[in-house]
Amino acid sequence: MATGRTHRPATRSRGIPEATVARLPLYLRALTALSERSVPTVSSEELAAAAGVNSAKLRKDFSYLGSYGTRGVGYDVEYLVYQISRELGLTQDWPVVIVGIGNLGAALANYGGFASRGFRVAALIDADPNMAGTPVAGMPVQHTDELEKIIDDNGVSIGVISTPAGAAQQVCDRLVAAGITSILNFAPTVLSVPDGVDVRKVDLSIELQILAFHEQRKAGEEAGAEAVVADAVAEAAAADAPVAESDAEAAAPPAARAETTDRKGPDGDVPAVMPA
Amino acid sequence: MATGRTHRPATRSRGIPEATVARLPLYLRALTALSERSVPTVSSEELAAAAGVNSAKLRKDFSYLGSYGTRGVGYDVEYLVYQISRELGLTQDWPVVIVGIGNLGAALANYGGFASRGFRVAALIDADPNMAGTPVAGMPVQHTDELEKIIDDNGVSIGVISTPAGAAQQVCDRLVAAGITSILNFAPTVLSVPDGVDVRKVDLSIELQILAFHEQRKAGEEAGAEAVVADAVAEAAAADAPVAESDAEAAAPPAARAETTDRKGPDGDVPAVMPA
DNA sequence: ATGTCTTTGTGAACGCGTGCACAAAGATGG
DNA sequence: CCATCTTTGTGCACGCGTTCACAAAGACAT
Repeated sequence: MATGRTHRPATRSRGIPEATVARLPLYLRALTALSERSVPTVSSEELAAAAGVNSAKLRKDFSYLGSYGTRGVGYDVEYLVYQISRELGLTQDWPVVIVGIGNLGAALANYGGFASRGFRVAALIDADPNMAGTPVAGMPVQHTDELEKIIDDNGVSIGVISTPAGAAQQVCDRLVAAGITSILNFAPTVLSVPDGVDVRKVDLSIELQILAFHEQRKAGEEAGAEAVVADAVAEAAAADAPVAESDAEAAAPPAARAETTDRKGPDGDVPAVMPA
Repeated sequence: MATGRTHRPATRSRGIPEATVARLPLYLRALTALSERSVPTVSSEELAAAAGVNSAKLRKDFSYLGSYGTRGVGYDVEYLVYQISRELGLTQDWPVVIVGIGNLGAALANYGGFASRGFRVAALIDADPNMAGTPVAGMPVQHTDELEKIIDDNGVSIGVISTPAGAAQQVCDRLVAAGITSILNFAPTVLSVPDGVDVRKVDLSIELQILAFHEQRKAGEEAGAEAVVADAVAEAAAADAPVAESDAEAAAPPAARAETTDRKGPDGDVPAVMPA
């Protein structure tokens, strides 16, 4: 997932909790599906199931928006679609620019989920001069030189960065200087932006790494207690019950890990040696 | 974000908070960058800045892994890279399959961030027979018929779904039946899986919708008070003034709206105080 | 050794999000 | 109109995550 940085520390956006805001698009998606099937009303239980959340949570979320339901009946689908759309600001058109038209940028340009939610791709921008003019998703790629003009002419306030990591901050700075106040960042870098600019990030490899963590844990549990770790140190240290509340092998002091580090990291990094 | 898995704090299994796990890849990324610059040690303050988090949070996160720092000095970069990699399960190779080789699937296949973290794309799978054999990212696309065999032969436990929404659940079921226990879902649908299977989802349009919400809020605030940032004012006024949120009822309310004309939480109110 | 300085590791307080459980509100039927 | 039934809206309690603040631990200089 992505976590928006650059918020005021303890300010709730107009009283709607951030966690609720993050779920509104989920509800909207489920409601749109119901709407297409011409379902007139839906109970909190049904809608919650369709959105993959708890029904109590859904009702509480909706309570922040107002009382849009009818007790004993449920929620009017069309009306709720409209209310959530309005709350999310989707009743207006949002022009966006995509900067960095590589594989991912091109995929984003072709992604149908944007247009169907009121996001209009105003321009595709890339730093490669050879790419200028090349049609991607039926739209010619424009050079970075045009960035400021494009943003100004189209009144763009949302930018998508899908450049390599090295170029992301520079692109970000130019976008912000040109008036962009919301950024969706696909580059694996932490962007620093001034106050008032929102950044949300999507890092594909981070999601996989989180899955890998749980996958490893599942494999370890299934295999039994300690075999998987293959650390003789762990078992030995487990006997003397260290004071730390963390696990046994964690008690192995940094200076003493020589035997356990014969494994090579995925990035080609050499296992660490702690200076004494 | 993932499935609402309820895991018991039971036994003495190492209880690393989910929130911490989600940040470990962030730290790892920052540490890898430091490692490439041959930086020997970092303080929690420096590393936290590089990762875009609070230093106290970082220290607490690391405390769940063990005591890997040296007081008065900081953390050994190489050693920490190894420890976090191990914790995340990245010291082993994770074969993954990508199902649905459209624009997004192809972009994922070409994404370098996977391989550099120990994720090896074992196969690209698509339901379109015409696409079978077509090379994508230097690898021939295979037909869905081969799905079970591919997963079995390669010992794949992580699957990526980048199919259209309509096919996602079906693909998911086949993946799970074939032995997949972790799924990264890019399709805009709620997947239902049995216990023991982890699902994380990435929805590109959801992120944009969340940005739109905050963007709308910023525009509204700005119109009510004087410009705080003073950048977007000209642009907002020049284009079409997206300030229109005060007269929602008159706009275009779909049919079947109730007569609940009472103003509750929604807009219309000028923000009261804004703690700096 | 002793003292000073830096930085970690963590106890504790706080705030947010979640889920339970139930009263209120409206629909429906007699 | 009254009774019953369904479903919403929400007060409340609980647990997790975040942050503060400081003692403990080690480095380093004298």
